[in-house]
Amino acid sequence: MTPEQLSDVIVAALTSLVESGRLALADPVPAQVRVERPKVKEHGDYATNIALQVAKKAGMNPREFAEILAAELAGADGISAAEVAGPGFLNIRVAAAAQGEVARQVLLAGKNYGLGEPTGRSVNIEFISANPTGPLHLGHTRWAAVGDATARVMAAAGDTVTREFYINDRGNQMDKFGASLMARAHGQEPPEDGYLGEYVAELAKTIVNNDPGIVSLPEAEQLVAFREAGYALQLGEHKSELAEFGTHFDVWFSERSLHESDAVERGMTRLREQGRIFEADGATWMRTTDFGDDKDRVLLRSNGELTYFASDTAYYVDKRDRGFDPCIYLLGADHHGYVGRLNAMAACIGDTPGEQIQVLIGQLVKILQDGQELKLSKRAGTIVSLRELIDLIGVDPLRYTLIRYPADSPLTLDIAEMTRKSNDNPVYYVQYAHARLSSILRNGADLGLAVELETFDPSLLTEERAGDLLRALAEFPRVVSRAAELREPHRIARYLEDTAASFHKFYDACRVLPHGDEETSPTHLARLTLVAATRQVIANGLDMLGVGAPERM
RNA sequence: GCGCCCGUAGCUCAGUUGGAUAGAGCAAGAGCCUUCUAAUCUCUAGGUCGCAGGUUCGAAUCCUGCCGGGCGCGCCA
Repeated sequence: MTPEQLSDVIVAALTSLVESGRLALADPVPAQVRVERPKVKEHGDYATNIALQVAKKAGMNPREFAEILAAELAGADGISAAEVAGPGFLNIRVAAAAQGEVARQVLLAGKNYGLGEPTGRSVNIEFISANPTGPLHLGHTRWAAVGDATARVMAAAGDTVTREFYINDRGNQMDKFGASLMARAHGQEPPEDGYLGEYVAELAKTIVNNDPGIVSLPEAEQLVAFREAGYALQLGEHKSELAEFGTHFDVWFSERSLHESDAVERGMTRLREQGRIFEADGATWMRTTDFGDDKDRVLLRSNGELTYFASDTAYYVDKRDRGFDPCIYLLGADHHGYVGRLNAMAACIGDTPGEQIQVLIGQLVKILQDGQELKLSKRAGTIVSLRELIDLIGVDPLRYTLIRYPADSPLTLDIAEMTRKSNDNPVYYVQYAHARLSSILRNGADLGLAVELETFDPSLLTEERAGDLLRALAEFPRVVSRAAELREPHRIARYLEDTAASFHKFYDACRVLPHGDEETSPTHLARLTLVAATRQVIANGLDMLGVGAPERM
């Protein structure tokens, strides 16, 4: 019995009580009842606070209300006990046979266990979105992991998800990048406000090797040639590093392409139709203050150049025209000043902030080395790059570490800690559980034992540790839907750690396979079924995080 | 100055959209392998949930104020 099914049982009991006049409610019987897992074992397998929530409105004492409901539930299918506790909690125990059915449900659904029904929504999620003027660094790495996992979790929950990388390939940062490359190619220092990192010199060398004639081009032409060659190389790096990191993008969207198409004009037209554009001081503005922004924003500067914000607007309109709803943005805390104007911009287009546009802010990552914080600066060249992090820590531990914390909490990572004691990473705890489960199933197969749902007897899973594990498996669907709804993939990671713990404890307490010349009993087979179900759930969860589920460790 | 985020064990952090006695890992100490993977498991120790009020059956969680930390406030991108 899953919490959802238990909720249905409680609703049915309530309905029956109301219809027979034994109980009166102020409101109609709710469609579902909140069912939680109590922290304390004595409080039963599940608990509901429904009596506390509705008794008062019905003019009853919560405990009295709960008593009546408890009596009704006690006779229900699959429930072995229901008792009132505290101010009016109802603590429920589920019969072993009903509890064990969860294993069957998991195995029948297989890879689909925990997944939601299709929502029909077409979600766009944009994350990372870097200039192609340097390596991806630690901050980008966090969004790569979190954004990718968020997309996976939402897809699991039933959305159709498109992941986009917005390439900031327009504007004067690109020109500074080109100038810096050209200077290095000629053995000179980059301009004062240029890019100083060592990678610039290396890129310059590669560019000259690929095309030795480049250095003798006329200056203006040469600048462009270096800029474009650097762009291509850097973007290629981003793509291959992210692929290596298991982060797939469906669309690599170039800012330039907005200007090469009619997208900017389309955006402007849309704003004009909505009456949100005005001219002042020789520039063209969007009246974002109509929707709570601090100040109005320039779209077309007095010198005739479009702003970055004009691109953003065009990009948003383009996404909406491609049918996405919602469009999710995952931005770093250093861009949180952007939230107000993005929301206001969407409102200027005629959308509702928080609905069609959803801007999520993630806090920055600090990184410590020898107890000192590494200050990140792309221009100064003091960066910790995605490539270095992958080499140092490995894809699975790195992804997992970044995903297991909520994105809106600041995170401090100690490089020494992560490399020296990489075995302490909880990812291994979860992966080890998967490997152990796989091992049991392999050994079972060697003994000629296979999971057979036809003969599976769930009532044999009577041990406390087996019940705990089954209840953990039953939680998975609602953990997934909650994680997707809140865009919090870390919930999946935490869930997997809890479930792995339940399994390790079960393993410690209950022998699964017969040993020696022991006869194979139905209990062995029931436990083997539980093992197969657990392996399936952990594999499904790890897949949602983009982390591997090893068969052996 | 204005705005957003954060403050939970020595450290890094969870805390199920207000629930019962606030949890885990690491670090410290102790114990269990001739049996399915000891990267596991068991036990001990560790707290004015930044501070002060408020809301109610009930607050780490919601509201107000204060303290402390991070970040942002360009016709830059």
